[in-house]
Amino acid sequence: MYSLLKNIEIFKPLSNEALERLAAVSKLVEHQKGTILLYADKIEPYFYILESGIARAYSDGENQQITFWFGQSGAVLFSFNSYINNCPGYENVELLENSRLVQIRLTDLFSLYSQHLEIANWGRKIAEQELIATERRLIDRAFKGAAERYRDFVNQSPELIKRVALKHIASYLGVTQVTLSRIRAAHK
Amino acid sequence: MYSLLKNIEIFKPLSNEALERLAAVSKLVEHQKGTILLYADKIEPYFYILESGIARAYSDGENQQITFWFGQSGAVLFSFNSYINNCPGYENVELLENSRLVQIRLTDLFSLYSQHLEIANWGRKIAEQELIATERRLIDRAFKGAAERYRDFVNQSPELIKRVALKHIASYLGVTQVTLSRIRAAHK
DNA sequence: GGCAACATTTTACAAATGTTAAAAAATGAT
DNA sequence: ATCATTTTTTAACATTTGTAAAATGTTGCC
Repeated sequence: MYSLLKNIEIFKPLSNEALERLAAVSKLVEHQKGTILLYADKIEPYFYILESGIARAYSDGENQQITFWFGQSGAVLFSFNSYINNCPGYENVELLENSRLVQIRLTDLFSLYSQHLEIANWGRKIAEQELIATERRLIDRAFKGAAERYRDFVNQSPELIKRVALKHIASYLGVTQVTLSRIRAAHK
Repeated sequence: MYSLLKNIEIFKPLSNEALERLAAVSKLVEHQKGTILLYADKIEPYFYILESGIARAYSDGENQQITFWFGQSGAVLFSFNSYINNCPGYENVELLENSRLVQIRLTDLFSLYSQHLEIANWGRKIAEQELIATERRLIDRAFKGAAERYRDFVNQSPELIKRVALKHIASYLGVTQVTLSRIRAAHK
């Protein structure tokens, strides 16, 4: 387990000692494409790091699903409300490809946070990086039109464009699939 | 200083000992309405907690300012990119009223993070709470129309509606001021 | 291959929001 | 109180995006 974690980007800042502590509570799991890994309205007990594969987080609306997050290899993957507030959340997480994930029980992770200074700061940085990425998206929505957001997405996530259904990308970008289709047609 | 911090919500989870460590590097400052407390494109060396007053964070666009955050008494206030990445950021923070703030030098705060387990976890929770609030807003943009977002804002932040210019609230809600005006007219 | 299921694009029309400009209202300074 | 400045509202029109439904394209399975 230790040698697996060592090769995942997010664990690289950690000392060997901290990494061993995390490895001791980590487990490698595999799931198939289509698996719902986390359910909205449930308190989810696990924290995951995506080792290979692609995932999306989405919420169910009245007559639509909104995808608001994609994760690729190296991404951390958890139910925000379970992790942060120990409450059921609003997001489902679905694997879009067969995936391998590092699984850590939240209670184990929290226990390490409360014992281990370096791991606590590592957890702080995880939240901070997610925060800055989310804020960035909120601001982009204000300053950029849908066409520019699409172009940015293509440039920044070329893998996702190839491997993820456009209907998911449309809602991620904050437009309907029809609008995304129009944007793509205009760009040919 | 210690006795001031004790009465601010965000410090309440902390032990007396941790609070003293923070108090030792905290300073109370006052600034007038209109002060730009943090500038985009500068690495800002301070972290603030708003003791009294109101602040907004905004970015400058081509022919508009977009407000994307409001803080009231008890809010933490820092330049995301300075705090998280030690880089210049994209947000200006302006005080909308005369305000009193607790000021902590980032280097002091980071030093405490790297020494003090409880404070490191306190800092983790600050980032996590900001994260969940930001994600919530992104999702609300997808599921709720502008009129509903306005109604929610009125309910959740009655103080801000009274004390903040509508042009700032309009961009916070993701609409133009004209649209906000129409929404308000329809609600009479 | 051919069918079924699902994804994407296209079309026509409707609704929401943006833009610009001007009028009205509110605010602040003297 | 009055004037200048700023904020908010209103109006007319343009644009963008959404909705619904049909057409086309793609994928996987028997």
